Amino acid sequence: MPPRTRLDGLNCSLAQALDVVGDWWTLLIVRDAFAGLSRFGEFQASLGIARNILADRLATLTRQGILARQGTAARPRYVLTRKGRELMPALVALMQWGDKWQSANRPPVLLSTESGEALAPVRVVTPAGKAVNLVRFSPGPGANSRTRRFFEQRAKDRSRQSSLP
Amino acid sequence: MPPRTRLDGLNCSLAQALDVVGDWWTLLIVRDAFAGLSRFGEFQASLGIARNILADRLATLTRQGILARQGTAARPRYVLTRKGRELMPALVALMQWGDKWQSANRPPVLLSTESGEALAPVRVVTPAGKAVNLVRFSPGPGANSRTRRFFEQRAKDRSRQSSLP
DNA sequence: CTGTATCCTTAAAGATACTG
DNA sequence: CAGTATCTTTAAGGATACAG
Repeated sequence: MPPRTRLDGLNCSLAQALDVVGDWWTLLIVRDAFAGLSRFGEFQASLGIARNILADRLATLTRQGILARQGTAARPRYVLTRKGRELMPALVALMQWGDKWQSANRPPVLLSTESGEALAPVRVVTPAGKAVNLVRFSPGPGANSRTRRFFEQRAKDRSRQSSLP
Repeated sequence: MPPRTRLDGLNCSLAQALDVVGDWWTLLIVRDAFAGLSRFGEFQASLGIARNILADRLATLTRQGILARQGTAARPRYVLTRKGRELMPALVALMQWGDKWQSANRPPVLLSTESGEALAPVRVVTPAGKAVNLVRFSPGPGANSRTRRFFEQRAKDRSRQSSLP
């Protein structure tokens, strides 16, 4: 597999997020961390992942500040940092989507740890609380020329033809 | 790369979601579809992806019912279906996370298409609207024995030691 | 128990030429 | 313009033995 193309050209927060958690194992490790796993061996047993791969992912996640090593160096625990815990909405949204659209067998249920209540479907809203059903993108303050051209082109396309479904 | 281990054993909606949209390109294609791209060539130019890979991903996304082919067979448009549009919360949550924690340069801004307003941070709440900051998992009605054992073990661990951060 | 270090395999990604 | 068909590359992933 040739080195995968980096999307540095288009500054997109999604690409940057995927750069860290976009690989198949990483989000599953984070999920297990939410479930309370913290030991190397626990992740290994839970995921059936090869040891070297797991070691690599844990190191990356630690370096990225998503997990933190605690306890002795010889037998550390990996626990979620704030940055890691803030992946929760994305994780839950993905799980709910998979649950709704992909699940053949009934998967585990998500509950609030604090209250034990079920979770509502994750929604996107404006600051005022109005539901948002469709989003568009605007070039940010630091958009580079490539990004700007991209959006200008998009605007032209849109005015010429019918818009999204 | 040996066939990656399938997590069929543990029925998890996250794993099932990642099975479909968990690869690096797929979510970026979906993002572009939200941005209004629909042509093969548009995706290709936007992402710099190889043609055969793009063709493969578009076919998979279409087969999965996330994109639908419209227009002539010779020059189709790929547009998001309902299933695809419902990836929005997950996509937005990921982008917001990347924006907050990973973005060096200021990325594009997300706006409501309907009202043009900015988006609030995606939050997880209970049906009553109470904020949820930490989640735990419960075996679903269809949990298999492996899954059940997993949760029983977790419960024991939790009672023995201090819980998550 | 938590890793490293090796070796091996292969499937995934790229490049490119070609077709309808 | 929208793919398909090849060919090649290579790095990601697995297995496993070994070390602290």
